[in-house]
Amino acid sequence: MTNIRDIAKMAGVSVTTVSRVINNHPYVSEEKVSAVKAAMKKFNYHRNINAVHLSRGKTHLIGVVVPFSNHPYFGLLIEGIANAALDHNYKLALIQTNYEETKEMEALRMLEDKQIDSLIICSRICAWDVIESYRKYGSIILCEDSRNDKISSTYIDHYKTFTMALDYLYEKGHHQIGYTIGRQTGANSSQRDAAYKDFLTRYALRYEPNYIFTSRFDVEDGVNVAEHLLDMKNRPTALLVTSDQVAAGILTGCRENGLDVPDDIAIMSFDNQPISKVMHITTLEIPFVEVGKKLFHQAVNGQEVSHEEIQVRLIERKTV
Amino acid sequence: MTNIRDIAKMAGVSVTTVSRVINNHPYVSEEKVSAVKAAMKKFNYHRNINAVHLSRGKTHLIGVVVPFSNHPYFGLLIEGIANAALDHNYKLALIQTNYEETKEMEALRMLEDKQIDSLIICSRICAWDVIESYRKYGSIILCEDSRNDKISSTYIDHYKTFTMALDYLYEKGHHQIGYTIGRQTGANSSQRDAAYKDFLTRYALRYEPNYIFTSRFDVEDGVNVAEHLLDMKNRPTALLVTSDQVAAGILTGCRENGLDVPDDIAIMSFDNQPISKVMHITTLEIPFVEVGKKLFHQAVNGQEVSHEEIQVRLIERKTV
DNA sequence: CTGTTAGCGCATTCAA
DNA sequence: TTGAATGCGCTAACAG
Repeated sequence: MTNIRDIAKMAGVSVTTVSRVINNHPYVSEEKVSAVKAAMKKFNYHRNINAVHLSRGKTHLIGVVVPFSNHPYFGLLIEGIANAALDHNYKLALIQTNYEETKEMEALRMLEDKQIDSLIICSRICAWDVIESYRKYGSIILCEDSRNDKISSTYIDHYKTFTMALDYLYEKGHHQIGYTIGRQTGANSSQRDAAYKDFLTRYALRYEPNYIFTSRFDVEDGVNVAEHLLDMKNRPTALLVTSDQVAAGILTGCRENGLDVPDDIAIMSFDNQPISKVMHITTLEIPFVEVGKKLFHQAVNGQEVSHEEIQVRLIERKTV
Repeated sequence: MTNIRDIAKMAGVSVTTVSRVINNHPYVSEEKVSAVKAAMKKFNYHRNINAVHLSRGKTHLIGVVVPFSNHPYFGLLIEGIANAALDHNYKLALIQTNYEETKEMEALRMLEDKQIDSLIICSRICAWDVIESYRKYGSIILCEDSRNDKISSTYIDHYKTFTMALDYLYEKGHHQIGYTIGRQTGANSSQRDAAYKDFLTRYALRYEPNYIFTSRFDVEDGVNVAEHLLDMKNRPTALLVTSDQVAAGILTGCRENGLDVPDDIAIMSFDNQPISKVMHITTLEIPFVEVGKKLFHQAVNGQEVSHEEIQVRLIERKTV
């Protein structure tokens, strides 16, 4: 491995000068620049990034925490961040937690160890104060509504969005509305649950515990919901579904069992993934590319705390 | 930032001793160990990983190259690798190329710069010899059949698999078989195409160019295939589809347009993702977790070249 | 069992 | 414009 010193020697200059041309500093004479460049080319020189990192105290690596990578929601988020990162010559360190808190702690520790410059947490498990205590090591960005806190975020106002969706369904004549969700803990879920309960109160509707389906992540979970629906004596007339995948499953399950959508049950979902278009599912579009881009920029800008709200757009199709 | 020297001083020992306890080396007296640990705790010491990397010349970072992250095939691959990596305390650097060769080159360069220890390329664009010329900087693992080459791989024998699938369809009475594929360049695609052509030759079947649908990645592409099918005068009776997503789209499209599956057209797909189960699509299961695990271990073991073949399993459902 | 010392490869004062 | 010298924080060979 030829290093900067070798190049300096070969080019007949000092290491400083080599460093200067590597980093495009001014005040280097033409001749030296070309001498150095020639030597670098001749020896196929490449600087050791780790040495640079150590010396500079920065890595240009951004950690991204997700529970899993194969879920469309997180896949898209990763995609968005990855695109922004690559454009700006940053690298991504993917940290998959499977929703284990220890893994998330590891990510935090990577920040502390200076292995990454900043951390984007797409789905948080750790407590607020834990995360906050790590902020001094680098910027931490969350993907949940943290307007009231000192941690930056790019978020969707799930309370507002859920309320809007519920009102929409109500106006379409639905008074028995249920919803499905993934993780039932977590900030986003709480917001949604609050919106749901407030909605019921506002219209003096009864709270039916079995109208809420938790732990629904995938198509199969959706089919399962459809099967549940069949057995219910007092079925909801509409369902708010927090993922197109699940919605696709519900739709498929309903069709197989003779439940008509939207006549027997209306479905409104989230994400606007290709599957929802193909199956004509009414959905709320989340602009993932934009989300990813904002998350990235917040991560890079570092210092100041900022909160970016993302707007969701209703896409009317045929399931409501 | 307290460093190893501070700790040594506080604990009244040498830096070496501190380094030893950090790395769990033997031959350190109980008392010194606890003295050091106390000091580390007291000052909330954390070693600077970059310094470790520089000193050791290794990063414990594995690069993973994918064209996109949100596609189930790559998502699952990432998932599998990420799980194996986290179990072994390795980190992943995700490099998303969008199928741009320059991005893949960047990944190769990261290897050269020692920013990553090894590289897993899930879908290759660069030429063989280019990749091979980077092998000296660290192990490079491919996700395609490279048995004849000096680069390690975990692969599916797509020639064999495609042949098997085609034979299966033939035995079920299908003599007009088409197929859909994603990228039409690339090693895996060539293998499949070769298998397809040999199959036709073997049974003296005519080659119909319009039985082959390229650039099909997603559900929407599948719907599009279904629409094409409608217009064909001489429709194939069966389709081999290289992704469950596309198959789901085709199935949906066919149903909407009154084409019966499997009576009018049989569908056999790849992956065995949840969507295929839900829609009862006959498919060829790829054990992604296993693939990810093998890729990871090859990446870590480094030195010697190895080739791991992955077996695919036929799952009979209702679309053939 | 323990400590001294010499790197690892580069960036960056500081002085010239 | 240039270069000598110092430091980033840690590991490991070597000596004791």
